[in-house]
Amino acid sequence: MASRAGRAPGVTIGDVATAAQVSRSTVSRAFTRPQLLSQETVKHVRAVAMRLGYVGNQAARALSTGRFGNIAVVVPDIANPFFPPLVRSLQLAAETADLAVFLGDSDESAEREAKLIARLAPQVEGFVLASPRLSEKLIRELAATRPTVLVNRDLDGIPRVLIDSSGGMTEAVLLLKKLGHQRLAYLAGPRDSWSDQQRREALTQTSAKAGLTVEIVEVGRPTYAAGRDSVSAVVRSGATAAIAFDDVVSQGVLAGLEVRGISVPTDFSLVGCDDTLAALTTPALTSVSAGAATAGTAAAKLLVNLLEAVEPSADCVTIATHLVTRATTAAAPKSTF
Amino acid sequence: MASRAGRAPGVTIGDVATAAQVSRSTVSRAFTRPQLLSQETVKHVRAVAMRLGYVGNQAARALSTGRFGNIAVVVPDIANPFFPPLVRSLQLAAETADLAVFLGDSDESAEREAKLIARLAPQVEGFVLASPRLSEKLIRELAATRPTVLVNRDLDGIPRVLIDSSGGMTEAVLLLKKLGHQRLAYLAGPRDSWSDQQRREALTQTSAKAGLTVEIVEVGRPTYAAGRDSVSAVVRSGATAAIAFDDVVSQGVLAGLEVRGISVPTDFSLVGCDDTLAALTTPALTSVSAGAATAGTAAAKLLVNLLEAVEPSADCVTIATHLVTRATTAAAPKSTF
DNA sequence: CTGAAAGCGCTAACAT
DNA sequence: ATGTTAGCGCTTTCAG
Repeated sequence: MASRAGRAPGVTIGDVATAAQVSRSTVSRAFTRPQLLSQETVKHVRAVAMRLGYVGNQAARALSTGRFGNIAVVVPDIANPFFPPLVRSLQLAAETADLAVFLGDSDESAEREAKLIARLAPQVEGFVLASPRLSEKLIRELAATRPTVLVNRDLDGIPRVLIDSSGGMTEAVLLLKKLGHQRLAYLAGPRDSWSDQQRREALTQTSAKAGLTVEIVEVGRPTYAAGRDSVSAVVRSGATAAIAFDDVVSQGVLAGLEVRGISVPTDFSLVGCDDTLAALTTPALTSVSAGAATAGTAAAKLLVNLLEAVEPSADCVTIATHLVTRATTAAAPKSTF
Repeated sequence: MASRAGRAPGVTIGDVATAAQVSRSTVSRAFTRPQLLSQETVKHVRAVAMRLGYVGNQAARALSTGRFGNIAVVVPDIANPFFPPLVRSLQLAAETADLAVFLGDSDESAEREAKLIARLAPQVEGFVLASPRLSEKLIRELAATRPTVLVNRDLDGIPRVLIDSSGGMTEAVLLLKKLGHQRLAYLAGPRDSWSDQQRREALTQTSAKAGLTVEIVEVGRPTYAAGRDSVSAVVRSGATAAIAFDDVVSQGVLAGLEVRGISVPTDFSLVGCDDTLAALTTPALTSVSAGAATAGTAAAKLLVNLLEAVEPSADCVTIATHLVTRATTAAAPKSTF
């Protein structure tokens, strides 16, 4: 009741109303719909509110309006360098729309993702799910309840931003072919990752068309260590060039190759994806660009539209990729090792 | 009123009460204070709630109790690789205490940091400020209002977790001396960064004691480009080894050195800080470990204590660092270039 | 052990 | 243009 412990200290709308000699509704309106009030009243109320240090109580507002002013972004692993720029630009864009953002890290687990979403759902207006590991069914259920935008997951009818790696992938394969490589390895990412499926497909199709052989090496969770440890399989395959699911794996491969005395790009060509680490590294990695930041902004815009607009806006934004050629690709060695 | 638009759909406590044939208070108690109820009732109510998919409405709870179940972590730049592991472990730990976490990215600006905090304050129970750029005054004001934990900022009386780089720094200097270097360069970070001040001090003191000269090169915002562009100054200084404010800068330096044909570690030794990229890179960087993840967990614990405990707990947690020697340090070249 | 009822701070119909 | 009033969904005293 009135005297409950733990209540955050704060000036209420009632205090302001009393001090300003107006009703509480007037104070409320002075902030939410000033058009309904006379200029004077608005100015007066606001001045008093300011003097008292009044800050609206979000919880109460939310309870009354059903709008929270919060959104949530959930990612499988914020420590994966692909996501920070995404989250960053998303939060910046959200700020413009005066939305605060919750961050959820699902630790690559569909189950934990579901829990996070359930926990967050009652206090957010919408979700951005980046590379969700959740089942299609669950995602659709969520999207039916709350405005939801997907990143790198292609579910028809649900607003989504897709980074289309096929452009960059195709360029990569073509470049490798031109350099004289004939046998490629692909260090594949997690099975339930849409990005991986897409990359796999673009890669195999282009290779087939170009008459190249491609060996698929499963690395599982895309980590540095996994990449490094996959090198033996790559070498065994007889490939002279490799494309990795992402730059982290690519770095691992670089390390594994070096240990074996195989030098890049002299003996072996290497291409990464996402361009997250690629430019920050010596030697600089050839990589397929990804524009995670662009995706973040796009996702935020999509969600804001979803929240504000009556009309559903564009429901799928595609971001193209291209190959960024740097130090790790060169002509195929004359012979295999 | 009842039929307001935009209200989020959801099962309320009333629905559960009706379905379970008990009062709303009972449902409430079944979740918040089950000791007060009979085992059976609790089980029954919970089962019904689960079946209906009931999730407590945080806003309403908050309104009633003054507790939000949310905390906020604000960082200067989530894209800086130091922070993701910190945020990640923090969010994991928060989850254990059933706290949801807001993420704020201040973009290295004290002003934006203040705005974020003001925006978030009315709906969080506490803050974790990681490497805050805010003035001491403002931080103290905040800490007086809301439980606040600092990371890498040393303000007496405010709970904080400090990563003490001096250990690793000292080791680095000593190693470089042992390798025969006599003139070091320090690529310094942002002035208002506590970490930088601390590193600067440890470095200059140890160097003085060890009889080494150290040239300080200001790089400003710690980025790859800034590091690369600082190389000319480093070379001019006549140093044969450099310690960089962090690994990102260190990578930049590596690139700049390479461009000039100076090879690491043959001609030049290089040490980074934070060990964020260092292990993921070829060549692997010697770096001062930082344990951002540990810091995140510690900060979360500190904050949870602050929220729950009556007694203030330990108010400062220090995390030690050490040098991780990898490929980029070696004996000093015979002569300067 | 359980129910009834008041009220958290705010907004939005409905008056005036 | 402003005041009155009825809740939003939940917790918690107070009765029983």
